[in-house]
Amino acid sequence: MNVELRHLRALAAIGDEGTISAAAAVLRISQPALSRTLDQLERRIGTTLVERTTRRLALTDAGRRLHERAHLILNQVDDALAEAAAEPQPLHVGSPGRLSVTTRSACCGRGVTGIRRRRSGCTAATIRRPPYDGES
Amino acid sequence: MNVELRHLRALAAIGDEGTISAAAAVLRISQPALSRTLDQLERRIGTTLVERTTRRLALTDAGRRLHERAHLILNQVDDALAEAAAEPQPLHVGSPGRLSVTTRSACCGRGVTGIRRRRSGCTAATIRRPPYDGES
DNA sequence: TAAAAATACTCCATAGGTATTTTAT
DNA sequence: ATAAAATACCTATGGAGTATTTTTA
Repeated sequence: MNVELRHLRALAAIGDEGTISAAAAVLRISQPALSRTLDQLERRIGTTLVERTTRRLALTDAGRRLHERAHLILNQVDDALAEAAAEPQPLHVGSPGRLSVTTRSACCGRGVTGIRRRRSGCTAATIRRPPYDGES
Repeated sequence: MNVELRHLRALAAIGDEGTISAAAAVLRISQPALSRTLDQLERRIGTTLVERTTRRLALTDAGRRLHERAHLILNQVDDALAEAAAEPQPLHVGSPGRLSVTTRSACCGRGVTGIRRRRSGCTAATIRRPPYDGES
């Protein structure tokens, strides 16, 4: 089966939060759901990413590597979507060639430039479309 | 809802192939399925990515931007997964500090620059199971 | 016209939920 | 004893399919 951003978001949150339960809360899904998503990911790539006993949880080497990469990727997805969502016809005010920065784009307040980390803001690629109604 | 790699894979393939039908074939899903995935993506980020009439299909500006980014991201996902899956304890042969390069990383040989056509390469992060026979 | 996209359904795989049990501190 | 992960089971969303209908070069 396929790895999805869902899986990367899971690992990112787990690595950040230190427990599956906490990560689940951040992701706003249940603990069992996240637990399953994690070992789905491990199953799919064929590697243990998280060494866990009920009391202690630690990323393996592979887990640490992927955790870091996952963050990078999720941020890039956020950026890419934000950039794509930036005003369709930019009007080209200001110096041409300069990426006319949109007021703000998509989630998390900040624009597209600031890529730095922030704890438990939106966990990347969450993109709430603005008003944009019609659609269940 | 959330954007997933599924959506990026869709846009990547469509941009590559030039028609939804062809892209669907590459992704081994039906044309309607891909058509839906595309406008799901557009709906979710709130931007038109592909200008389409039944006879001509062209990426919009936003579409072109995202298409390029999508390829980058998909390749990175492939790399990340490959790296994670690489032998757990790398033994550190060779110069330390050097990112022990895995045999090769993912698909498509060339980088992201060439957006031009290449029929049916692997469309990144697709992880096709090898033998791959029975299936309509 | 014909080739491609869009609709209209139907279905089932699976992501996610709740309840409970197991396990290490 | 208790907090956290795992397991079991269930539900429903939505991803994907087939069939059909637009649409435009």
